[in-house]
Amino acid sequence: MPGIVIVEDDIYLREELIHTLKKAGYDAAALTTFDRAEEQIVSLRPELVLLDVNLPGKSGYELCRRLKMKSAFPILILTARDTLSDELTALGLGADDFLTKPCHPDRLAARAGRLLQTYNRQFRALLRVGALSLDTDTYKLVSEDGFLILAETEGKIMRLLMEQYPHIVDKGELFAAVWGTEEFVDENILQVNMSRLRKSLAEIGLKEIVRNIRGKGYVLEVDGL
Amino acid sequence: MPGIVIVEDDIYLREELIHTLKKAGYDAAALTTFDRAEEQIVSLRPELVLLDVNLPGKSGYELCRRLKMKSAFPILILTARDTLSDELTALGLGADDFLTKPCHPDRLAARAGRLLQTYNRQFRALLRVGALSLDTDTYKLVSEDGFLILAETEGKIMRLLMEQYPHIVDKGELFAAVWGTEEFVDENILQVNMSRLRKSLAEIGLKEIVRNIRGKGYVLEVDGL
DNA sequence: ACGGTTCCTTACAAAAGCTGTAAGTGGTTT
DNA sequence: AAACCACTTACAGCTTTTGTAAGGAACCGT
Repeated sequence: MPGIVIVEDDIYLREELIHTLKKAGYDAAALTTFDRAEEQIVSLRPELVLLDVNLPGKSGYELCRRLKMKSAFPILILTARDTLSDELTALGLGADDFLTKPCHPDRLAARAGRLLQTYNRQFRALLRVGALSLDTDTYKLVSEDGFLILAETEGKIMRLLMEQYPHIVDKGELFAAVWGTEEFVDENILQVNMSRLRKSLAEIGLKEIVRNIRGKGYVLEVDGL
Repeated sequence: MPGIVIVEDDIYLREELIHTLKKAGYDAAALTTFDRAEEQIVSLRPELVLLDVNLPGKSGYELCRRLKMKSAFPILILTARDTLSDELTALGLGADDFLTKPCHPDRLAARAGRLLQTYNRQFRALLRVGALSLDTDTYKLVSEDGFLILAETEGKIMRLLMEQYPHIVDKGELFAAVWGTEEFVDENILQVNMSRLRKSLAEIGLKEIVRNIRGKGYVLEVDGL
């Protein structure tokens, strides 16, 4: 767990940011390559991402949007341009805060500290996909128009579906994650719980978001990608 | 439910803010007097508070701090002075964002929209006292070092204790809120559940935070005020 | 179109968790 | 010392959740 993950291409600024944050008592590390940045970041399971949007190659905005899609950790945007439109774009993409560089070390530490505090208090257990969020401790599922508390088995299934989104979840994976690593001889129990999950989801208007892939497994289908 | 509650003493700016926010599709209303502002705001149960820190009389910072103590709604600070120290003070007080006036209507609407979205998605059911937070849907209690999912009865009691903090909760109130408006003939059931709640709280290191007031009721005691 | 396979749904009973009752102990007040 | 109030533990009924069983529907190849 690296705590804060920094995504910044300027080597000098990168080191300066690490230094500032470590001095403030946080555990910070930076990405050194930017291909497959999304996968790198997600696999590090950070508590906060510090993202420079002016990366070489493709836009940092797109990366921000994609990260926010499936993850709950906060993102603090770094930008060189102090313009209104930039700020609006950043907030519109789901960024939690933004700073213009160069920035005062105290300011950076204060912003980072605030985001970390909020995250660690409430979002650690939160899994997000599009407009849905699932608390993996209580299995409380919140959508745009309502919420629902799932039973444990249904919750575990929903968790897998959201974690793997937008990929298909193999039936074997489901058996492994929900019932332990047993062989999945009894297909029925999975079907029964899928049925229950779908019925639960329908209660808050989420119809047809769990699709079966014949012979393979199940996928989550959310229109807002 | 007024949605956004505005706390601003300048009448013209106040009207302008209301107009801007209503135009952006939000339901906004402003306080007209500022004595007992804290009680006024809490009783309105807003989804967002827009707070000018340069109020007549006592400081808006203190009001912000007090509101954040017991409430979950987000606070957006308005300030005339665009200085670093002000910003740091605001964030240190638990404000969720801040703006310097005069501000661009689009910018205001964007910030307000972001805070409202977050709040409505996750914080609506959240009750906070000091370092504790309770999800009133799932009765998940989060403290600095751990969490706990309370059973329904224990959760209802905890909710009352947190809502009334730092005041004593009368035994009668507890009976009314937890078991309906019955007479509280059977003191024992309350004691049993208090005992259970205390045992649960001890699991995450929260010992001796529920104190009995002989003959009256119970109070929550959190050291961090 | 037919048969086999895969998936869906409903009903039922065992298991687990939650809740109130009962009863006994310990501490406080007068 | 007696009365009162608070705390704790054990137990049994109730509710919720879970897996089993079985019948029906949809899909796919021949």
